[in-house]
Amino acid sequence: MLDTDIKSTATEKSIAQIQSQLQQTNKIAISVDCVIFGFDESKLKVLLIRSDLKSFKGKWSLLGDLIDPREDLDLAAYSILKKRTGLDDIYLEQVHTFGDTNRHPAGRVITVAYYSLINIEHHKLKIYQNELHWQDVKLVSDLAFDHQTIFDTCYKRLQKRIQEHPLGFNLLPKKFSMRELQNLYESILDTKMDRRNFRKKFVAMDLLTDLEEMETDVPHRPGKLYQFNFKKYEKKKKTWIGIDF
Amino acid sequence: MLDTDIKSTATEKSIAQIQSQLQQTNKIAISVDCVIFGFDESKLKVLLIRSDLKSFKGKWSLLGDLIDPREDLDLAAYSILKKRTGLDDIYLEQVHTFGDTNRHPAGRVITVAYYSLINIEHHKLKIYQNELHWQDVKLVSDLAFDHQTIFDTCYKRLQKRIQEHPLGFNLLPKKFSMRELQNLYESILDTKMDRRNFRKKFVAMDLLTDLEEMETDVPHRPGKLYQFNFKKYEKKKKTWIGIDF
DNA sequence: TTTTTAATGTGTAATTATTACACATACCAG
DNA sequence: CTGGTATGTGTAATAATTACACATTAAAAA
Repeated sequence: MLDTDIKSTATEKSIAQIQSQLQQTNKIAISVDCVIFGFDESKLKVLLIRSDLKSFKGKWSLLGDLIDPREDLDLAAYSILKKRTGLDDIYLEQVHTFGDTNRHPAGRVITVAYYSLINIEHHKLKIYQNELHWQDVKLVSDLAFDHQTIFDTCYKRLQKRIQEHPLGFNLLPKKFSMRELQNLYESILDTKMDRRNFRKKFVAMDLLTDLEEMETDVPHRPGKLYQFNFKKYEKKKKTWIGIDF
Repeated sequence: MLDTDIKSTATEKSIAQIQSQLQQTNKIAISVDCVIFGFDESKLKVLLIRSDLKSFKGKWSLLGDLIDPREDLDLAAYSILKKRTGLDDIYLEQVHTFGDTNRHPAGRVITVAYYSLINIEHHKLKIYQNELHWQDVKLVSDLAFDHQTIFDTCYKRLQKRIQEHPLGFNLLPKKFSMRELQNLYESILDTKMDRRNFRKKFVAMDLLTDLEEMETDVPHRPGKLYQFNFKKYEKKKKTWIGIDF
C-alpha cells in the first residue's frame, strides 16, 4: 500500500481541527533561559541576575524571558542576550528543554536552555538592572526555579564541547598567550594539564597563528601572543569514526 | 549589595503578573516528535507513519503529538511511544527543540525531538494505523513538515552517541554475535570496519559476556553469542579529559 | 646594580592505542 | 565429499599520549 492517494481515515486531521486543538491545549508558555559564560581573571564566570519573582526573592537566576509567538526560537535567545547585555555577535547553542509540570510557580512554563560564550573584555556590560553580574562558576549554587539544574546541564555540555571543538577562543581576547589558553581549559575542565604537552598539542593542530608579539604588563617573563586561525580549522574539521567508551 | 532583602523594582514581578502575561502570550503549542530507530536484516530502520494532515497527504512523518499541559515533557515522549508501539522499557533521549515560526501550517507549534532505540524482534508492532512501518534510514527523504531536518539531526546525534556510549545494545537481541554487533555499527555509521580490530576493541573493553553458545540457523560457520554486561559498564564509565578537534 | 621571583620555552624516552594485514577452521548446502 | 562462506586468531608498524627538568627572560625588590 504505497499509493499516495490514501483514503481519509478517522485519524486524518485538517488544519482547522489542529487549530481548534491548539486553542484547547495552549495553556503552556515557552521561555528561553541563557547560561552566558565569560572568562576573566583566569576564572570561568557566568552571568546571573536577581530573580524577577517575589517568591524567589534574593535568589540568583539565569537570564531568560517568555518568548513572543511571532519570533523564531533561536532568535528569541539572541534577543535576550541583546537586550540584557547589548551584544549580538556571539556563540550561542541550544542545549536542552526543561518541561517538568511543576518547574515554574506561575503555571506550565516549558523552557529552552541555551548557553553562550562571550568575551568579557570586549563586551563590557552596559545594563546593571537587578544586579546583573559575573559570578565564578565554582560559587554558583541554589539558583531560583530549576535554574541550578539548567546551569549544571549547560556547564557539562560546555565541558564536553570544548574538548571536541575550538569554542574556547570565543572567551579569550583576539590575542592571547599560551598560558591564557591553558588557564581557560584548566578552569573549564577543572583540571591541571602539563604545560609542555598542552603547547605541543595546539602547535601540532596548527590552528594558532604566532603573532610574533609579546605580552606586556606581566610581572614576569612575557610570553608570545597567538591568534586563532578559523580558516585552517574549517578545512581540517575531523569526522571521527571510532568506538570509545 | 548582597542583602537578600532587596527593594521592589520596576522589573520585579508577581506570580499574578506572570500569569496574566501567560494568558496573552500562550498562543504557542508544544508537541513532541520521536525518531524511533530499530535494527533489522542488518539495516538501521526508522518508524514512520503517513501524515495526519491533508496538506501533507502521502508524505511520511515522524510519530508525534501535541502535549497535554498536565504532563511532564519527557513523559509525553514516553506516552507517544507507548500509544503508538505498545512499548515502554526503551531508551529515549531528548535531542533538540525546533521552533521556527513557520514550521507548522496550523500555526505556532514548537516541537521537542526525541530519539529512541528499540529492538524490533522483541517489540513487534501491534498497531498499524496510518501505515506505521519500519523504513530503511537510507531511503528516508522528503518527510512532512520539517521532519526531514528533525530526522537528520537525530540520526547525527545517534551516530555520535553510539561511538561514545554503549547504546547499540538496545537495538540488538539479548544474545548477539560479534558479526551482528559489527553490522550494527557499520550500518549506523555507514562505514566498514576491520573485523579483527573490531573484535579486539570490544574484547579489550571487557563489556561482553561470552555465553558459550553458538548461533543457529546460519548458512555458514556459526559464531559465538555474547551478551552486554551493564554492570561492568557502570563501573568503568570514562570521564575523558583531553583535546581533540 | 645585584638578587630574587615567577613564568616562559624547549626535547626525548616510555607507554599506550591504532591500524593494516592472511590463513586455517567450522558448518551448511548441494 | 566438495565448495562456499563466514568465523576465529596474532603480530608488526605507526601514531598518539604521557611523564618529566633545566636554562632563559623580564620585572620587582633589595
